[in-house]
Amino acid sequence: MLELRIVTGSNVPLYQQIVDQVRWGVASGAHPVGTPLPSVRALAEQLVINPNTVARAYADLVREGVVETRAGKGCFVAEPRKVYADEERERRLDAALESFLSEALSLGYRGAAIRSAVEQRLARLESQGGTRKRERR
Amino acid sequence: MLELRIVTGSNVPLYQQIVDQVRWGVASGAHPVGTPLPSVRALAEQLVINPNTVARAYADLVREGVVETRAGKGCFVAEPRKVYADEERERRLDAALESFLSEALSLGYRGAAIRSAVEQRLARLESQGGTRKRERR
Amino acid sequence: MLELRIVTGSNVPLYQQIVDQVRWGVASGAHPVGTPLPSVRALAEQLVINPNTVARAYADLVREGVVETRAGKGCFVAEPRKVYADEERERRLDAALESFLSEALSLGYRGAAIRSAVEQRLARLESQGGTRKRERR
Amino acid sequence: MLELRIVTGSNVPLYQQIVDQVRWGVASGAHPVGTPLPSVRALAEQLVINPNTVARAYADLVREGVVETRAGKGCFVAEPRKVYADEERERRLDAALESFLSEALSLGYRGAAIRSAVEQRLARLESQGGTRKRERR
DNA sequence: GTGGTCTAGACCACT
DNA sequence: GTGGTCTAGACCACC
Repeated sequence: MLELRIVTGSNVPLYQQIVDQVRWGVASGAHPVGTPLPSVRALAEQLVINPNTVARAYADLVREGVVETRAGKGCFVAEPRKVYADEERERRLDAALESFLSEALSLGYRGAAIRSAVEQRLARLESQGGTRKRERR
Repeated sequence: MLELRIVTGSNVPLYQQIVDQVRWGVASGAHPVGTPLPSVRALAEQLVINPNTVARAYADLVREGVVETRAGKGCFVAEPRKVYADEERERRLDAALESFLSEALSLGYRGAAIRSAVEQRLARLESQGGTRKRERR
Repeated sequence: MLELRIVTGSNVPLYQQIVDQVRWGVASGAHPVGTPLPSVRALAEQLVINPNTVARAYADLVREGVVETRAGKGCFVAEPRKVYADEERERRLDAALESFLSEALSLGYRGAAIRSAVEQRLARLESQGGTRKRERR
Repeated sequence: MLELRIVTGSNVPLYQQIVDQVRWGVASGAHPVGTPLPSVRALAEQLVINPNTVARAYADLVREGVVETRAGKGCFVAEPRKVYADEERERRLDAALESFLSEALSLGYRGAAIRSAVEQRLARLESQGGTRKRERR
């Protein structure tokens, strides 16, 4: 079952956290095609946030093709599909990476410390989301 | 000389893009202490944005100790110094990492790809010796 | 509730006056953690100044860790935390002291009068116990 | 003879530093009525700053009545006179003091540390400027 | 509703 | 010339 956790004090929007976690869980193979997502109201209640916020997250996931809604049934993990062109993805990743590294370097962190911080975070994400792979079409 | 580029219509604020690029240039050793930044008005004209936006970016850089302003003279790369307490540095690194990972995940990257991107960038940086050039006292 | 007053036409910037007063209220223990600040628009209207000016003051308070914003909710007095490194704290204390003394000297005050003014204020503050109420962890 | 020192990295304007030091020297009695000030060009050369800056400082001092110029001779310490009404002076001192204390408290400094910082600064100023008193009319 | 960003254009302080 | 402050009013993101 999809287990989601959110952090209210973060600078990452709540809906974004939901989107990221679902996406991660799906991409890592923990949730095969057809897995049902919790209902908007159930998840909102569980996370103690506004249902609108959950609805928006789900809408984003639908728009991206990660999940699909079946009328009167709920949301389910969808067949995978591509969104961005490869160059665009790469360019955006590079920009984000440079922004992160500039902050880290400016704070005085060096290679080893940065590597270890990234490693720890990724490890945590992976332990949450599962490990099996799922290729994109 | 400092060369800056920005992308309008991105989800990252204009002033933040300026901050990131200056920080990157300074941290990577491309701009030694004392290097003058373009004047607020000149940069605004060059980037075709409002001078206020540039001024805000510069103000942020001053606050972080990356740059210093001399009244009536202009902005210059500052002597590196430790501004934030250790806990605050960690907090900021975490926040930056979170933003980066969130963006990477949104783009569909997973653990291995992210690791390799980070690794490549760091290796490139270290081979330039950039990270050694600006030790804090 | 937070009551703020400003003086236009002073040599001290409006946003700085707001920052000072909020900081004072928080540091003196008058506003415990979690106290909501007036909304940007409400305060701007009350003080008859531009919302941008209030927003800037609030942004500064966030950066200093005095206040935190919850997206779509508002600004609240934050859990105290150590933001700056020791050297930076000293630097800032020195700068603030310099500004204060410069103003006092400009007004014609000399050593004895300045000492007594500082002493009176501190004594008043301590008798209220305000300085004890907000220990940093 | 009037000895002046300035700090270029400070947030206090250069002309203000000159004004403050002269005022302090005069108020503390180190420089009796009639003491000559260095010429604008001489002082500018000595401090390695723009003559305009010195000229502005002298103009301010003249306007305030601390010094007076005698055509073709130069600047001299003048007979003392009052500038602000007492309540106005007190109000301004109070505002400046509150601003300083709010910053200090916010940085985590407490009574003892603040007192000692103020004391050190004042002692330094007094050792520079002399100690004899001079009453205002 | 909340705060955050950006623009346009003005005025001031400093050198 | 430089940067710093303030206003007016717009648009967006979040809840």
